[in-house]
Amino acid sequence: MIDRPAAASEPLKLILPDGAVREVAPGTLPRDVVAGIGPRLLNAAVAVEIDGEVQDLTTPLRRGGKFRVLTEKDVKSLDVLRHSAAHILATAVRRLRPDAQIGFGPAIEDGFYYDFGVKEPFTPDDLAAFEAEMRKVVAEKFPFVREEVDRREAKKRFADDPLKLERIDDLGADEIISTYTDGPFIDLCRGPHVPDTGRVQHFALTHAAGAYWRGDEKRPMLQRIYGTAWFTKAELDAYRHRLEEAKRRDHRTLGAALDLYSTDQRVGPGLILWHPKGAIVRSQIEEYEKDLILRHGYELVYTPHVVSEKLFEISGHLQSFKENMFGAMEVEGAAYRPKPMNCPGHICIFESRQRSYRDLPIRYAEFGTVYRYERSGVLHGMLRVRGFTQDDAHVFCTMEQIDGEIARLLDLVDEMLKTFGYPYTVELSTRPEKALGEPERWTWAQDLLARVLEGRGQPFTIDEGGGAFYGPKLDFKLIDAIGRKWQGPTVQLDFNLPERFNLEYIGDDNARHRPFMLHRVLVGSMERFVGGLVEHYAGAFPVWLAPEQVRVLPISDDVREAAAAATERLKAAGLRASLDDRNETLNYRVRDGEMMKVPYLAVIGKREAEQGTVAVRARGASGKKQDIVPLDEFIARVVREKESRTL
RNA sequence: GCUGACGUAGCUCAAUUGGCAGAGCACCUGAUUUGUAAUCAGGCGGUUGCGAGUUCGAUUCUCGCCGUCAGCUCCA
Repeated sequence: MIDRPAAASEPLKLILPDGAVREVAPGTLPRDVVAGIGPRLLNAAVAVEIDGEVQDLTTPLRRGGKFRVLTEKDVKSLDVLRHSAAHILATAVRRLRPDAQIGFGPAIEDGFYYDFGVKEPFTPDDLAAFEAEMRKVVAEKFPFVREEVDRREAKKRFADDPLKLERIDDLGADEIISTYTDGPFIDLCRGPHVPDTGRVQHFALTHAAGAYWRGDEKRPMLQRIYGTAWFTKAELDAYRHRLEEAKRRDHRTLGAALDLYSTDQRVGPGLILWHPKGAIVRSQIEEYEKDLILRHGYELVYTPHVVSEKLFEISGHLQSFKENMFGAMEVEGAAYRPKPMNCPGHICIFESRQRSYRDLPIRYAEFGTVYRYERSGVLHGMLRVRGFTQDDAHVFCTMEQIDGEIARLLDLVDEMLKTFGYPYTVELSTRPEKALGEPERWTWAQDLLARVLEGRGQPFTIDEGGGAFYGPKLDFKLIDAIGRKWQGPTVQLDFNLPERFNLEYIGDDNARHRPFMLHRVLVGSMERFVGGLVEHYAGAFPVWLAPEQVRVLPISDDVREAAAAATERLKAAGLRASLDDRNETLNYRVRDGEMMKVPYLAVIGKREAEQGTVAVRARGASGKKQDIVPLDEFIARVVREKESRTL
């Protein structure tokens, strides 16, 4: 919402970044202000910012405040550029397909899209044609012209665009309705835009896909065209390079190449087969985590995979999670289901005897395999599957213990994420619209979480309304080696399940009290986490996780025995070592070892066999001089690296 | 689930307008005994995802199903 000026005659105060103040009449164009600062700045300007709000150079100034000129160097300018690129796309599509209905066309991360209502979906040829037409629109340098209109006029202008008419009806009475025109194309749009279409030079259309109108699957499906746009060719090239890098790291490709895991049509979609090498990675993580959580005061439990449906009636899953659950199977007249979550089982263990305040906090942990029905279209490699193992834990505690438990968790998470080399950010998700429990309790819990975070100097952002219906939560977002964000650990406060199960403990006052419950996962799903790790490390696991840590390569048959003995020595030291004595050249076997991303290749020739040494080639050390070291020393070095979990 | 694209040897990909299904790598055998990213030769390998249909003839065209991919919606 844009403030309308209270009194049109009062001058507006613009405070420039250097502290200088300019007074201008309301209605002055930012372009003129920028020109007044410097003509070269006007050339470089993309838009301006007033008190953090971006507007274009040709929108009359309505208010004063901190005034800043956005150039191509500002991150915020990219959104403006991409939004304009979306309009240019629509301009091109409308020229070639006048009957295409126009939907929304916003800027998104790395690019933009525009939704069109068309009878026939677009083909790759269409995209090429649209992109060529866009280049013409750019060459024509149409200015983006903003107009503010009243509702009647807006409806008149978009009389033939039902999607836009619907949007106009949704606009509040006090909202300004504006249109933007570039050459032949007019769009209902809030802006801002770059000055003219000629500013959008470096772009590409990437792909098309169906998208429901307004994200609602009950409404018609539109055709969405995605594109990317940048201010310089170098940035566009860098973006393409990033895509290639992501492709190179794809966990599905690497998983097959490194023989880690697979799926099989006969097993079913979204169900993972862990091969021996993948199982090593997974079990290393599990063993590490087991030690970690035992040190942090957890106790391990196991609960069944298939349980009576009645349990999920009590927990409420059958009511609120049913569409994500596998169907029931009948056993002796009773219905059973694969568990979609581990919490009800852990609660049953808590309830198995009467609990005293002296027992609390109780922390139950399980690597619990759960099954959830996911719609076929959402399945994705290891990252979105139908069966997965959570490193799940539930903490039962008193109200007074919560902040201590949260602090303990933050330590745990920090230690774990450092081990894997992930930087992370923290997000606090608050009360959603439909939530259980009194609002005061939510506020209390949210404040508590915020206080603990602040007390530790941990920066966090707030996701308003992003909490689960049963309680607020903390989400940790991992940042991987190429800057992408992944869902990491989560901690959720639960006001609901203790009520539903009527959980109690006896307090020091000899009265019954309801415990609080925390749900938390660290890696979340082993499947997703390992898939993510593969991409993070590009398949090159650190020694402690590597399925094969050392591969011994005898140069020729006469040192085969020495190499075999060295391999045994490595194994005896607890290392995962293998001997590659295949009848192939050394070059061939070195290449194979590199491609399998083995951390160390230990080459043994005549000299090494005689001296009891190995020629060590560290992964990726192509062209570098090899270290000739005594076998004992090499073993000690790799063991040290393994035990310290060096990255 | 919805929209679109795709599905050929273990993997990556070929196969004029419908006309005998092919290559590289991997695997096996032999030769070679190798000093840091592919030694040479030979061989094995296929109901072209599955099932119908059109046709003298289908990897190719049509329909259905299954799976994968890009998104939408949803999510660990």
